[in-house]
Amino acid sequence: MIQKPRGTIDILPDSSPVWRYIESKARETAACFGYGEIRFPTFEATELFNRGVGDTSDVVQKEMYTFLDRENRSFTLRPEGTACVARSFIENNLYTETMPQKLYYLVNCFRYEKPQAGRSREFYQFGAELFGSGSAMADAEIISLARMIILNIGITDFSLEINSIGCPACRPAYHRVLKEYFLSQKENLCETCRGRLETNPLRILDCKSPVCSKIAENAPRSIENLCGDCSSHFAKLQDYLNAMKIPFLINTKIVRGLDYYTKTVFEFISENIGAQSTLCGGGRYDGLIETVGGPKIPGIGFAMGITRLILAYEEEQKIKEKQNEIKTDCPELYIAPMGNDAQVIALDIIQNLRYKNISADCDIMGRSLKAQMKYADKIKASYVLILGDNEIVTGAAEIKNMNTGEQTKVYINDIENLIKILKNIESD
RNA sequence: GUGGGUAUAGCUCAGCUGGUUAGAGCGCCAGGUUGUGGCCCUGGAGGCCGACGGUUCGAACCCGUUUACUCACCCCA
Repeated sequence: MIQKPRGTIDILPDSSPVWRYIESKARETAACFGYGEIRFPTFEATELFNRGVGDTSDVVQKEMYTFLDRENRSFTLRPEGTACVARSFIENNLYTETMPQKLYYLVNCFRYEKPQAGRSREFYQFGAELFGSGSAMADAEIISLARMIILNIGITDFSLEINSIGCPACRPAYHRVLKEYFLSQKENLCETCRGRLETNPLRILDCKSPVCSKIAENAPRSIENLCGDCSSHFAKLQDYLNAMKIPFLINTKIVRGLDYYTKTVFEFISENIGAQSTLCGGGRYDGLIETVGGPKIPGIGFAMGITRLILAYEEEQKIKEKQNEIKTDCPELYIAPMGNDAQVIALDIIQNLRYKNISADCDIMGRSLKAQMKYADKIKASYVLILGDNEIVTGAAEIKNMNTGEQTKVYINDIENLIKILKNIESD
């Protein structure tokens, strides 16, 4: 048997309604905030991610699906969306349009990782990007959008953590201070962290090993080593969030793994979805557009993992013992024909209903009436119309309401009346 | 890339210290008389016990290897 690749999923009709639900809530909310949808290629030049996401990031170093095409050009399946949007933003000259530019996307992404709860090799994310404003108001808006999406979905058990990791002006100095501190404790650090001393000391702050995290507790904090600009930006953001009554915590350990982040970084976290607890991650990237070959334009955005949102949503429904109100696709009418003549008439009726965009179905298995009733019940048809020889002779048939069990007579030629019954409209 | 757990019917799982025709519940299909679903009853289909190799008279069960799934680390959404 040929199996699907590791870390990918099939979404079957049973579960696709919850996907559509989550996706449509995200789309609606983004539209409400004035964001327009952008779509872009599934693969891009590898160079885009090397420069945009950053050579030193784990994503680029060991997680990309990179391949050569027939002309030996190197392409990569997108591991994230922001670099792609940045490329499209530049290539389509969106920077010549009025600012800000507000975009959202809903795409699948690919990273070569070992799958676990809340993480797969092909995953789906919803993201939003706001270009053109360096103001902390933009930060507040994008955070507010992310939060509103999560709330609109119906997830309430989550928290927002924010941090500032500085800008090219103040980060080098902070890195030096940080490195000095960790150097003094070098012998106690774990093996990987000793390596990080040289490559990226920021990462040590995020280390989960008990020893390292204890050492990290007393490490100099980025927010205490910000330049004047970054510092006031961070203060303003907090003012705006407070004004919007958006609760948050400052977590000085948030270090995003994508190299393009500057100043504000944030995460929305859920405790209900396993170890991969980040529902949404994002931050400001004032240098990104320039890095990938565009003009100097600031930006901020976030991405949220669809499967993690689904996990959090379903977990919360379970905890609160709520019946979720997501509609499944079931037919309004099922016709149970008996005999050849009835089948022909049944086909005609469902065809007419379908022309009017009313979901209708009939037996194509040649089953007995009883089996057809069972089937109609299983697919949750709202009504069943029974058609046999008697009905063809008299032109009148019984239509059964499957919820109440009630049966009424209808004329099989009177489609309009049939529709009225299906739609629960009083007929005169 | 590193570590832990698990692999028996479509699904959830039994299978006693290795002993011959491998089980249950759910699901699926068909019936319970003459044209009516949900409950109940009866019957049926469906498994080389993840794969390969070894020990043994004999392996779903013991040993080795491998693959997949899963959880965690790393990292991230």
